[in-house]
Amino acid sequence: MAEYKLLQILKFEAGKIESKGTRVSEGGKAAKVKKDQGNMVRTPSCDKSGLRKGTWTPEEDQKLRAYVTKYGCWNWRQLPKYAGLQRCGKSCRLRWLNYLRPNVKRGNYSKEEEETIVRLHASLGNKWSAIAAQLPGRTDNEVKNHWHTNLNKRFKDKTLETQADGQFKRGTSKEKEETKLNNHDLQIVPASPPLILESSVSHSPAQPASSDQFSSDTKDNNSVDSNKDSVTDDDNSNKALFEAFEADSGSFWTEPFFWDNSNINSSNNTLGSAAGYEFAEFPFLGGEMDFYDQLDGFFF
DNA sequence: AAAATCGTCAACCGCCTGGGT
DNA sequence: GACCCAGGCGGTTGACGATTT
Repeated sequence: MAEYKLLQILKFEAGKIESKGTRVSEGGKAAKVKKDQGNMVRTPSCDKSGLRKGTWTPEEDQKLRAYVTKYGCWNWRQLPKYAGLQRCGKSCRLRWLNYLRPNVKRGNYSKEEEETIVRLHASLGNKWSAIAAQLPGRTDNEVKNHWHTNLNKRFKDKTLETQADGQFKRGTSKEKEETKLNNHDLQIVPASPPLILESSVSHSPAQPASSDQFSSDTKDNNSVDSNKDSVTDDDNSNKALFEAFEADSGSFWTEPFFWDNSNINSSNNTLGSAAGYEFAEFPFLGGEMDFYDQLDGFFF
């Protein structure tokens, strides 16, 4: 339905605009977040230890973004304490990786992306992180969701050997039927390499077992997007920031303090203070200081 | 108009792995 | 080798909007 697609696009664009600070939501989640701000959260709002659960508020997003931007993710479990968040570390990590970090691509999947997902899923199975690693800007969670909500259904049906682009997400029954009949663009490409599952290969979390098996020039994973050449996201505002995050030799996600001082000083001045949050002292170091100068000696 | 059902996706949970001691 | 901890991954849940009945 054209109207529905338009609505989705508008929602997505609105979200992108908001993402400069905080992307509240897309696909009808805005209302939910608004409710959250009024103390209505998804399931229990706090666990036994007083940690918040459920949907993140814009304020929490701001705090997390500002803190990680300024200090990096030196330790996810300790991070919330210093960032002033009533969240568990896992929740922070997930929120950052799936939502807040620069270069996260949201919205509709291109035909190429869907083909990649289908092809890799045929060869790798549910190795969402490995699949996501081949899709710059996409997260494993998002790929997984997209598979379950769109691609899986489309390709499950044997009458749908070939399918069209995945832009259309919802429509009337009639439109869905039309979509079925008209979809001919996507094709399942059988896996050429033999399926090698994770269970058969020991691997480091930073190096998914599958990555060196399905692609010789892929050496990265979902959490570290070091395959810079493949980054084609046209969200330039995010890209610029993302590039600041990417070091020539290191990984932001696994080596928290790789920035050179010039990058750091500028981001330190603009991002941290602009967010307007005062963080607890960084645990390794004492209070106000030329933080990053010390890091060079500390970590390298 | 209201209720029922469906589709979407952010977030949680539990398990696994690797590194350090 | 055993234990602990942190990070990572995949499965699942559940709230909400959209659509259908």
